[in-house]
Amino acid sequence: MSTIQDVAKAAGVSVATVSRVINNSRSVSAETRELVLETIKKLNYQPNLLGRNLRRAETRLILILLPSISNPFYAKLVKGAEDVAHKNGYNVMLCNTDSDINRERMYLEHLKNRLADGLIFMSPEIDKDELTSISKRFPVVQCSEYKEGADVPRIRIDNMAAAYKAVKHLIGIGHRRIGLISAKNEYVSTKQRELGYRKALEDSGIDFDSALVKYGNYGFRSGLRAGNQLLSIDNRPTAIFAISDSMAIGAIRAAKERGLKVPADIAVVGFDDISFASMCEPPLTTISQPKYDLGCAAMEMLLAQIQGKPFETDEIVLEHELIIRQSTIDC
Amino acid sequence: MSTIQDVAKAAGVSVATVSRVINNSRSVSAETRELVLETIKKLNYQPNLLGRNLRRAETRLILILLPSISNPFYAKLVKGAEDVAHKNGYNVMLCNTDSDINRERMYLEHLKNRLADGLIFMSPEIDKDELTSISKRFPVVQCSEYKEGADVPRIRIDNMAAAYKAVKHLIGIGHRRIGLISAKNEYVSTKQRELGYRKALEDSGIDFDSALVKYGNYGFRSGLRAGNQLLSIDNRPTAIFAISDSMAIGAIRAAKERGLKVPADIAVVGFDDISFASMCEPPLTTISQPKYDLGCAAMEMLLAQIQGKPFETDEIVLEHELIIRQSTIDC
DNA sequence: TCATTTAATGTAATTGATTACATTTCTATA
DNA sequence: TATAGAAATGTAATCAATTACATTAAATGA
Repeated sequence: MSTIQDVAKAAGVSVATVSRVINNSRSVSAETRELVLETIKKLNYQPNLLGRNLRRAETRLILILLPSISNPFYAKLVKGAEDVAHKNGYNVMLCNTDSDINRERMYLEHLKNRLADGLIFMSPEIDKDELTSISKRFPVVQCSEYKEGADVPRIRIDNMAAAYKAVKHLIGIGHRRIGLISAKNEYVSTKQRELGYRKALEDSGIDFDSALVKYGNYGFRSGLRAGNQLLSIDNRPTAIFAISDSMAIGAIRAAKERGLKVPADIAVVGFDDISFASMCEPPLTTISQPKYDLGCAAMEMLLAQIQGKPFETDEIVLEHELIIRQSTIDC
Repeated sequence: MSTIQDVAKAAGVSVATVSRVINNSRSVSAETRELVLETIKKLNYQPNLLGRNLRRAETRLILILLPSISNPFYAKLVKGAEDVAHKNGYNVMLCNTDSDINRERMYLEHLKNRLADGLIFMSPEIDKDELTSISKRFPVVQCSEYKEGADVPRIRIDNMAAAYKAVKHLIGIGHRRIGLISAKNEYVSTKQRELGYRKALEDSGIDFDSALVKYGNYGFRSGLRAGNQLLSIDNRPTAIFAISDSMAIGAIRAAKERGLKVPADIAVVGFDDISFASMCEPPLTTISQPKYDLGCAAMEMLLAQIQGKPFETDEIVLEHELIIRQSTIDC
């Protein structure tokens, strides 16, 4: 494997000149440049960026920590972040944490060890204090999911308002008994969505009934199970709001298996607008997050941090949207 | 940001000693080790791995190039590869190429620039010669999808045999007019699956009919479209084999929209066994690839290359499995 | 007790680049 | 033609670690 020294020797110039050619800095004569470029090609020389990065103290690499790549929700977030990064000459790599705090810490080491310039958390597992302390020393942002109380910039939607809007939609079309499929976890989004559900009921004078709340783990199967639970109680709900699309689709399946018609017998609303939401049967009414824009904004905020620009705000809230499809209104 | 020099000075020892403590090499007295560790903690010191990696000429990082993280097929492949890597003290990062040859090249630069020790292609875009030339100089393997003629180790299933088995299954339950939903691309898997389809027909004395072959792009919508095309021809097929589950699910939707019953009126077989295959209605008969094992095998082969072990074979073929569900046989 | 081995630590070279500073060569102007 | 200024190039320090080799101190054995 040839080094810059080899190239310099072979071309009969100094390493500084070779470096200048590689980096296109001025003050290299056309002939010399030509000669060096030829030598580089001849020797099949590839600069070792460990050397450059060490010297320059930057890597132009950004890490994105994902709880799981199989969750379709993240694809567009990542795309937005990548597009902004590339436009600014940065590369992006994805780290699959599996929601495992140890794997998360492993990847954080790359940041701490100066192997990456910044990091975006899609769903942090470490606690708010650890998060804050990392953020003090390295450029990081939280995107979409976040830890409450952590002093770390974040981009998010208003989950409470979104859930409120979803449930109000159900109330608006005449439903009074509305089931909730939530999740038992510590995510802020979960709590906020539950709050939005309760507030919508309250504002419409509907009493909260804990029998109408079931829990899943965001996946299809857990939604199927929760849906079955909700549909088997006396005085069953006429509508269900699930905090994830996959669980909503599971609930629809539960309804169909019991011979119930969606939306005639039971209306269903999901959350996230994953691509399958428009493909399932019936297509799912859901809350759409501006996924691409969330990703863009997160990367912009991170790059600003890296480039030392003072940022005015450490929280950006983007708009969500209620997408009404046939799972709530038959047309 | 403190360096090893700072720690050495603060602890009153040499940098060599600090390095020895960090790397747990022998010959450091218990007291000195204690003192150094305390100093490290006090200064909040984090080693800069750029220095270490430069000196050691290794990064312990493996790159996996994916055409798209939204494709559910890759999740388990990645998991297998990651598990093997971690067991061997390597980290894994994912690179989203979006099937864009330029983005693929961008990430390949990381390998060439010594920022990673090895790389796994899940679906290479660059041509066989470029691939071969990279493989001569750096550790790489191809997993699942691959380029024919490239001299690069690969792990795969026998796509032709798998397609053959799928179509033979349809023939076995009485079908003679069997549609194919394929894709117009250069992937070996595509060609092999088409070959398997043709061979199954031939072996059963069924003539190939090009009117029964339609094309999509692996996605749900394209399957819906192709399904509609197949179902609208005179003398429509009574069964469809699609080379991806998402297209098969689209075809099922097309059938349902026309009031056809699956499998009574039309049987459908997919390929890949994505998680949604068992959730859709009816659950999909499909070919299951040993995704986790493919990922494991790929990483093992790559690590062997990195560690300079001579490998006996540059092709490993793992077993597939036909999973029969209600989209072909009602039970 | 003295020589020899072993353990603990230090000094300085090394890794592969970039870059501040120095030097040489060329142009253009007085 | 002499000279200032610019352009082209080179020398060597630097980045933050690891590690070969050297040195010192302690332990062991005769």
